[in-house]
Amino acid sequence: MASVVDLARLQRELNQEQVAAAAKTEGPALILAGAGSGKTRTITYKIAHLISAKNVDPRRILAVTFTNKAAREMKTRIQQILEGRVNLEWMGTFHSICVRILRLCLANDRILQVLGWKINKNFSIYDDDDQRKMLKEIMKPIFGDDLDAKALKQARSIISKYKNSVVKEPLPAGGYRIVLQTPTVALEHAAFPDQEKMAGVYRDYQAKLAEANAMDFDDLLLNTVELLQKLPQVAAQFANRFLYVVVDEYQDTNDVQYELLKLLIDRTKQNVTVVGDDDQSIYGWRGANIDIIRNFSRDFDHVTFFKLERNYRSSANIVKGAGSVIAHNERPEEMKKNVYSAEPAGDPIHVVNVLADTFESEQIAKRIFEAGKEQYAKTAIFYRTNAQSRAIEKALNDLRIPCVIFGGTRFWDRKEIRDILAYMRLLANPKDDAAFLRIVNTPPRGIGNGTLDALRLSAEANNSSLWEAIPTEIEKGGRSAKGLENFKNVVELWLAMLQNKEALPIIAEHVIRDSFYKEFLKKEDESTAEERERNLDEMVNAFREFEEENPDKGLDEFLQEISLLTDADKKVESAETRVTLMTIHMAKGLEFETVHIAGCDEGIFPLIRESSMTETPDERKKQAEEERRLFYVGCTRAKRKLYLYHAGRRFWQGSLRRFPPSRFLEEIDPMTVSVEGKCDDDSEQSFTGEPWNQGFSGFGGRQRPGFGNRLRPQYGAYRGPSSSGSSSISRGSYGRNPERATGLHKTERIVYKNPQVVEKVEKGPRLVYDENCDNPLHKGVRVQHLKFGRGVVIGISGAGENARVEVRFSDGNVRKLILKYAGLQILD
DNA sequence: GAAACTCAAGTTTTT
DNA sequence: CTTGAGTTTC
Repeated sequence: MASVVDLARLQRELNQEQVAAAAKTEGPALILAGAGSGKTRTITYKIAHLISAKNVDPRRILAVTFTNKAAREMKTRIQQILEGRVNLEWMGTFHSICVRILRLCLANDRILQVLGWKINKNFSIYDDDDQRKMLKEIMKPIFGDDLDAKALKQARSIISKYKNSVVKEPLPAGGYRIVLQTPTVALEHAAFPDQEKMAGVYRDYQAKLAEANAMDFDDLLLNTVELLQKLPQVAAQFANRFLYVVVDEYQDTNDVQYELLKLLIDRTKQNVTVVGDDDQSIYGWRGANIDIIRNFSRDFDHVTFFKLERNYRSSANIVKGAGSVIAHNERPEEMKKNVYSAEPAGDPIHVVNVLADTFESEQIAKRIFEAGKEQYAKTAIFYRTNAQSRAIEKALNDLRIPCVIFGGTRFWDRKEIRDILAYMRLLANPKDDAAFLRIVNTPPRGIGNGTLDALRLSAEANNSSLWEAIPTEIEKGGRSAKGLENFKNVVELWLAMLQNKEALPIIAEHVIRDSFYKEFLKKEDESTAEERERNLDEMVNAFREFEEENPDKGLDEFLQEISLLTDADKKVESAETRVTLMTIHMAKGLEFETVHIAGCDEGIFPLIRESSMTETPDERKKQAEEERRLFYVGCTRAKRKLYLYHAGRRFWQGSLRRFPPSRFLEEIDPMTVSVEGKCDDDSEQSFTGEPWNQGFSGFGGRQRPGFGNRLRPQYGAYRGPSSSGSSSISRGSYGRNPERATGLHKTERIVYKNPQVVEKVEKGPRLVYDENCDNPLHKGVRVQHLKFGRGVVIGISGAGENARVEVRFSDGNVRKLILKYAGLQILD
């Protein structure tokens, strides 16, 4: 390797505290890293140091990150440091690591036998949507008419709570043991009839998942822990394999993840490094337990404690101001950090008070506009809830400021994509009832509710899945027998293709064609059909890329992998000059020159929900502290300029309401703040009397809407039709102003896009595939591939659309490509 | 019995 | 705008 990452190099490239943390390899270590203190830098160097100076096999390092994106970034950075390829196969999110462990274990018959699970390695991963539908079916008979959206939501959150936390059971011999909340445990612990009812729903839900050979997100962790607990020798094998364990964002670990770590960390070596900042723990609502990081030094022997306190990101005022807010949280003494900046004080933190939300958006847009185009890409606007983005987007549009809104519909969440994926899911796992229900009559093929009810009954009676119930239903004859028969035949055709190991993109294409899905799209809505078809093409393309990159992986693995991709994983760097809009949760880990935080109103940020009335004071306090941490996270994203907005009145949940300023604004050290504007005057006069809120009435000469003519919030008013590729350009209804819709200020609504799908294959001359012609390739021909570069053909198999070529590329890898999709160019 | 239609309701944060 | 429930039409 070109350059060894020895102590000398660490000392050259890191500060003193960072060097100490990175060079400490053996034994448990806690790196408490303040915001902007070079946390990622420290752990990437630490891992690079292990690999390069200590000769640790990278495959024996377990590195857990919070998002796939973080994992990817870390891998890239480590490769840069080491100037070479590194196979960090165990670097990923908790969820992806669990999928990996589960797949490895469930492929083993002996393990399956011991476990006695119904689930095999082809399991489907149910997302929120599938989960909701399952729960609905379960709850319908139990709740009857009481089953509404609220009850459903409540059930989901209770079940998630069961799955994300553990309970302590006292042992007869004294002490206690920690148990996962399986349905059995939940039922045992249920103290009230209501709890018993929910625990019953939980039990039925789990049974149904098992029946469908499916897991939800939480199950991925829960089942892994259960598996490892039941099979200590398997757990020991893993713990043995992982010489070093690194956990990023440790403050966001939940109980179950913590149990998992305990199983995967070798008890005698205890080579575990956790990195985090309890002041940035913002996922409590998802089960993250802040006490886990706070108790770390009690969980392991002789923990070394490192604090990274120098902030390299922001100017001093921002660091100081943010620090003064977070100081209001109660924290254990040993956790307290003195985060400081060696930079000049810089701009004060700007607190901007306005009378109403419309002015808030205008002010934000105006300030961004005045800062100039060059700053757009370095500027972000954060808000507490996604609903707030719309007004801001509109104001930006008015000033022709281009923006990117994170948090739209993910690529994989689009209806057409999910439909075809449901077909594919059914192929990978015929027990997947959720997938079955989704597509059995999409496009419509004469299988309606009556038939489905009959199918359900029959499936119930035979303890089978819906798909398996089809033959008996056909035998009964009846009106829909024909429709069912057709459906069965076509699915079996695809299943046969899968069995024959046909290429995934080819199967996907057949599914789309044979189901007449594109025709269905046209029939449904002519105007969006083309775009949605392109989305489908994009998906086929993703299948192709997956197969090329992972020639030995199957459909089930592809489906499992894409289930774990999320919004946060999409690439953030925008080559164009666009302002970034996102929730503060999404902003974690990012930084911007200028940050505007909208809605610093008491009730919105901190967010106070209606349901919080029923909570205990202790719970409320915890929530308030988490909101404060969220505020801290938001503020510390800013490098040079930070604007905080408060509006005295705003439309919120359908009506105009008054809001006092956020408590956080009052908590900021006044020495670091400059305040502008007013928010608490409701006389009409001051409404237009202040120069600062005159806003941009002169801009375009448009009348500023007053409260009187503001309508209900218009949901989806700016959600344009979906487009293909990585983004969709919003060109939704802009009211009566058609010129706006075609203006220069298109909003890019970023949707998730597999980063591997960035290039279009159509570029450049392409080896035309023709069913009627013979394959122009033969062994020894030199070819060029867009991604893999140059290579030599070493084998050809199949014909027509199934023709495949085997190519040895210059990177040494041999890949089997499908000729139809490979886009190869002949060089000779 | 199924498809096409109408109408009301829905948004905290996400692996 | 999207989704789901309910109603009408064939």
